[in-house]
Amino acid sequence: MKLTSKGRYAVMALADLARFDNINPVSLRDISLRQGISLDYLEQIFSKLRKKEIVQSVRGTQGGYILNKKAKEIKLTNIFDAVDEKVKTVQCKKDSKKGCNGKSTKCLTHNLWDELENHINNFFEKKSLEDLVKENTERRI
Amino acid sequence: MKLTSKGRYAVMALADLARFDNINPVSLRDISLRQGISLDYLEQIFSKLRKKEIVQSVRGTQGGYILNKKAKEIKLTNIFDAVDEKVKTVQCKKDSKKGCNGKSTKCLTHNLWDELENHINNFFEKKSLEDLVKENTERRI
DNA sequence: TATATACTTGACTATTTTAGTCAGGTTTAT
DNA sequence: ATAAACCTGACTAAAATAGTCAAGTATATA
Ligand code: FES
Ligand code: FES
Repeated sequence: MKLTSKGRYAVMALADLARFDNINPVSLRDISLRQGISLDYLEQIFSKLRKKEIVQSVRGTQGGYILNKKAKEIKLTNIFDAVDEKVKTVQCKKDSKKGCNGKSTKCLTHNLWDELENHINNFFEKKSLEDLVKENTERRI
Repeated sequence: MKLTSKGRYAVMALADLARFDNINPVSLRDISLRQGISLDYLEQIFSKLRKKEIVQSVRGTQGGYILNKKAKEIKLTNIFDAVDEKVKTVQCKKDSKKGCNGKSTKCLTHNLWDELENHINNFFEKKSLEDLVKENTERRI
């Protein structure tokens, strides 16, 4: 089970964004340099974040992105959802009544994986961008 | 983040094994048929489980595998560890002082991913094969 | 108004990982 | 003897990931 770069980068970039006030836009170029993430890749990621209204774009010179909500209201769930980083533990289709490998019933472990998925998603629902920024500024003091 | 088939299959197969007493070996062929998992793939998986002493093999006709410990003592952690299904949330080398993307310090989100990794591993450390079997027999009643 | 900065989009590609397959063994109960 | 079942290593197809690349459009500012 591993976290993909896309998900990690999305959160890294937003954490970077969240450190600034929500007035002056931050350019992807700056984030790219500070966080060491490819600019082109960041653009893909922010395109998705914008469509899900997590960030707002400001075009033109001095443009960039700003958060579209308060950092407190942006949970990891929202971020991961926006960039299609999803937790997937079962093999079967979730809503179907069939099990994995085309079986007619759910397998012995199906319930376990469901529990696991919930366990992980709980974490993502609790954590907000604000938590992340706070933790970091505190550590710096 | 997704669970790989190897990990899922390992647990499925052991759950199947655990339903029987620990005296008569269960052949991989049977598990393969019951669980719909390729026999050749199962053999790879059980080779690793045997090396980590989670199962014992009985060769020859009527042979197969039996659990090497009590179901209660086999945690998901042990199983995943045996088949190299590991939780990996950070990009940087864990012990190194360098951050991800070769940076000289840990990134803004490093701590968060560490927490996440612990959160997930906690789940694996708590759950045993016994829990899994119990849950299933109970549901059948 | 010219220009540079920075967002926007879609297609393309290399790399890595996963999920197996395949071919050849060895052991042992019957 | 023979068939069932374990054992091993090498190989491979497919999928997912992690990008790159190219060709735009919008706008602040000099
Ligand atoms: S994971 Fe849902 S049936 Fe096996
Ligand atoms: S994940 Fe460890 S430094 Fe970024």
